[in-house]
Amino acid sequence: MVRTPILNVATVRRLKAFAWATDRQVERLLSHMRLQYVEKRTVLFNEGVPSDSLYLLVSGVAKLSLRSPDDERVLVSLVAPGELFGITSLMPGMHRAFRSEAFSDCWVGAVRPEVFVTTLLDCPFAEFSAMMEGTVGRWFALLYRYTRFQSSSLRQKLALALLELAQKFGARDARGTLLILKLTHEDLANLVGASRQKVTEHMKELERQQVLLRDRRRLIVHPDRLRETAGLPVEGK
Amino acid sequence: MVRTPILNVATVRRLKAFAWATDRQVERLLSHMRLQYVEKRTVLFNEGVPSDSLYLLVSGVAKLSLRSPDDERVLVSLVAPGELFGITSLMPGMHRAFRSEAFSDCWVGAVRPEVFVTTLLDCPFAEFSAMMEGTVGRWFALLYRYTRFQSSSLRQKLALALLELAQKFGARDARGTLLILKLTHEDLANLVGASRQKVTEHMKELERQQVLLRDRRRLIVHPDRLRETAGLPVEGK
DNA sequence: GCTTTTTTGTCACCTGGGTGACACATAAAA
DNA sequence: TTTTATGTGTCACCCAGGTGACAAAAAAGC
Repeated sequence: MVRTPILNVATVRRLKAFAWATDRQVERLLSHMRLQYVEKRTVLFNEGVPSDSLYLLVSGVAKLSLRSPDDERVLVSLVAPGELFGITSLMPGMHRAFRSEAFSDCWVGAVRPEVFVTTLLDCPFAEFSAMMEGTVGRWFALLYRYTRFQSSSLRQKLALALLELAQKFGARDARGTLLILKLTHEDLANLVGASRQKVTEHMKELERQQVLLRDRRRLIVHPDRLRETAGLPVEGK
Repeated sequence: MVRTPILNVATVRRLKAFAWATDRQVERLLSHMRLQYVEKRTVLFNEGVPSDSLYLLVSGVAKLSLRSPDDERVLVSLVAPGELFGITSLMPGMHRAFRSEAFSDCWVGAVRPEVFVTTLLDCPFAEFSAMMEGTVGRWFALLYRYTRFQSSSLRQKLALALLELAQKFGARDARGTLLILKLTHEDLANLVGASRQKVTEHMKELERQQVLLRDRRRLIVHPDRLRETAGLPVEGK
């Protein structure tokens, strides 16, 4: 039999959560929080699903993980009591980037992100989340790429890096997406953490496979094929 | 001779920056923005310095990089026109995590983060930044670890991961910092993206070097020595 | 144009870490 | 206690990617 923990202001203070908020705010927030018990190994949310709740870990340990191209689980992070997680819900229309599951038996509190923001900050949720997207969205994209890197071969890393570049610096072109910057193989090597020589080899190979082509010192890439070589799900039905 | 670009609402819209803000807000923000020309290879800010400005890249390409343990430069990301960067300034008392320098000749606009927040969101900066720290601070810590991973050996990655765990799950102990979770070598392997066997080998070696010790299935680590093996600057004068 | 510098392409060789296999230790279950 | 499952320690072997070296090709200067 599991004893339900008491979740009041004192508990929150002890957990060192919301340290910046006043007692009144915390109280209001708690009144909107659903406390739930999550048994070890239970999945709280999966990557890819819409993110509509924000969670506070009250006790136990939660984990965030990611499925790699070769179907292994990458452990991204372990969540400690007092931490907020499921933060993608603070950005508009965002889907979960990681799977979250209980690493040990846990108690978690869930709130709707709108309630969280309006209670603790008194500013409209829509504005706040647009702001988040415009500012920390880039960090998030980086984190996403780097977590993917973890379990990728050099070829896949290159594809991931080129995809990111295509999004940022790409211009539509008859032959694909033209990258409007002059990048040396050394730059790419620094970006993916590899040696210049191997990058040269793989770039040649990618050219051979028609994943990309070169016009002088400009690259023209084919995003779909890049997604494929990166081991990402290819968009388009 | 370089022509100074005109920075008005229309330009900002074309750059697709601050898409969520009203014209009035953008105008006010621009009136507080200092536009500056940054020549290729010039450093805008260095890692470790206090972060007191937020930047908008108006034209050119900027880069964010990091110095690795073995003194190489890891290219973390390239910044495209219209992007905000130097976002650590939105969190209280935070220092720059990356170095930023001009990848090509650039025009950048700088604002004080307080002005940015109060103009676009009308909520006190102190509250906003505390909120950021409490929510996306964890992403940032993750990004930091993963960028470090890029150029690290397995031993160093393990040390980095254990440091993070010590911060989150560590309890002061006579012999060091006790991690209050039961972690298998397999868990650690998933965390650093390595095979279980090699993790076992390196953990044994770290034990031999007195960087950590084990009591049953609990770990007791020595943070300073971990920092050292991770190739991080060791705190303390 | 010519010269110098920067990039690219391709070697041969070395090494860190992955893989599979199996014995041993420890913990959980019965 | 005995049994069963789950971790740990240690091999031998293989491979992706690092390193150094050098020639050919492009750019950049002049």
